[in-house]
Amino acid sequence: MTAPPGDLSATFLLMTLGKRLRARVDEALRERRMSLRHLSALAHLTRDPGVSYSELARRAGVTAQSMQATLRHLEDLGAVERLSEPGRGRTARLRVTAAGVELSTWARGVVSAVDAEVLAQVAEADRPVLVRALRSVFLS
Amino acid sequence: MTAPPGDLSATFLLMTLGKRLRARVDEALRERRMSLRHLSALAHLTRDPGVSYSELARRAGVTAQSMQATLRHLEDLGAVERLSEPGRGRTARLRVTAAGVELSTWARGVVSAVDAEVLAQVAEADRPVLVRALRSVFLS
DNA sequence: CCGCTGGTTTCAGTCTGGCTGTAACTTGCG
DNA sequence: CGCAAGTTACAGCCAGACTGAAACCAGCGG
Repeated sequence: MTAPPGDLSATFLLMTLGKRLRARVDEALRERRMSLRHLSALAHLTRDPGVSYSELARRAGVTAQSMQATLRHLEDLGAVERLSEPGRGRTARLRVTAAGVELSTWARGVVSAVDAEVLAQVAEADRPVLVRALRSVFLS
Repeated sequence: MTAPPGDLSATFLLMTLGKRLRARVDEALRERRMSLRHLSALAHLTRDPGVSYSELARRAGVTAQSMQATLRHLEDLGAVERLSEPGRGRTARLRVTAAGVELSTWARGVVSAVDAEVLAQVAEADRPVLVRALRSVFLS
């Protein structure tokens, strides 16, 4: 899991840490049959309900076909429901159910737990600047 | 490509930035028909030559079978060569060729370029603490 | 009203990168 | 000498993305 050290540049660290954390969170989420992209879709959908497959896909940066698969799974879990009839050309109106918000808060709890472990590794004083630095890279 | 903001926790940022950077670097590496795992294997192999498939796989955190695939590709590229005869039970001794070190330095240049872009986004004073913080999370 | 163009959902197939399972072989040790 | 552990090798599988194509809806110009 480690890698080709020597330098330990910021980019290298970000890539490997990203992968590692992703694996950790995905592993934990599997307990309730979901994954990071499910959490992502769920979060987008709670922040503004009624949005369509394609729109959701655009925001997540995947194709509508891929998003359809994850949403189908979320429907199977009973986490989201469609307010409009299914059908080929008709744009779908989606909403998260009560079970969906429960699942979502649980999943965010999982991420928070991992986040606590992560932050525990960095010096108290460094934490705010770490988050600030990451955030400024994120928005670009 | 963005995601389910609101909080913007460190873990969330690390996961999405990791994915984003990984995509960026992989995209650039594709120009010379390689990828991050090729770079990783190449780097491990340059730091101590003569190591075997399985050992390389262990260090990279993948199975020997997966490592075999990436090494086959590196052989096709002429970046690594095997000093021992191929064959079922005989442990392989691998080495990086001259073309391999050239490819490796080029690839590290690609990563450095991305790294420069990343660091450009964070305030001068924050850079050392960012790297230090990431490093301490990495080693755990 | 007609037709057309753009957007959307859906189905199907494909590709990639990892995995497991199994086989063949070597090596070292009791 | 035989056997267990380690290694390479081959095959098949699976998840998660993708492209391609089909069916359909909505709105607009003529």
